[in-house]
Amino acid sequence: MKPGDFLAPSQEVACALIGAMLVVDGVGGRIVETEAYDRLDPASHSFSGPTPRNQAMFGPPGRAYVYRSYGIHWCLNFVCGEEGHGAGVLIRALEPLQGLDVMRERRGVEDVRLLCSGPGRLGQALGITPDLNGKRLDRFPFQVVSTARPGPVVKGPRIGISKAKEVHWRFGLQGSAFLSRRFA
DNA sequence: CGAACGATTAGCT
DNA sequence: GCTAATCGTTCGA
Repeated sequence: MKPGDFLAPSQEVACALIGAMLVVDGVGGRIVETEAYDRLDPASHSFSGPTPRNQAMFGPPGRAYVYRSYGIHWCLNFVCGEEGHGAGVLIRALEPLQGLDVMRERRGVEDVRLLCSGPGRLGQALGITPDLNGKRLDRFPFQVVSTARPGPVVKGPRIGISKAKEVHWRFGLQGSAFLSRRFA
């Protein structure tokens, strides 16, 4: 995908990304779960304006925003919308297709369903680190390739947030065995 | 400067 | 289902 493909509002990009291929340095698979966030969204890191942590969200679209979650996990987002709008898409789960051995080694588990089913697990399996923050998604080590969607998209409330629970900006590939959680 | 709180996960009941 | 782990970021005094 090209940077211009990320110009749309985050909820549109989040939906469009379901089924796309995401590979980081040869390791990755098919995206099966995403969540959208934007500047006017109380649950978003960008809600209170630019800070040292979230500056990548206010930069050019088509780049990575990497943040530390609960002091433990590294999570990957795609910056969306027009530059400065503070919108992004959290990549929550994917179906592992490339580099399975590397993923198993990084994760320390064998079960393919536990490799990338959740934003923290996905970050660990793909080797996401803070030096990728702000990096272009159309350059090494990233590969993001849009493909024909293998099935219908379902949506529902986002996970793990306390605000704006009524906003249904979580998207998933219906019936996928690699979702972090079932959709209601 | 102190305190509260996570866009989570793993492990135990 | 419930909770501990774990620490950087953010906000209030």
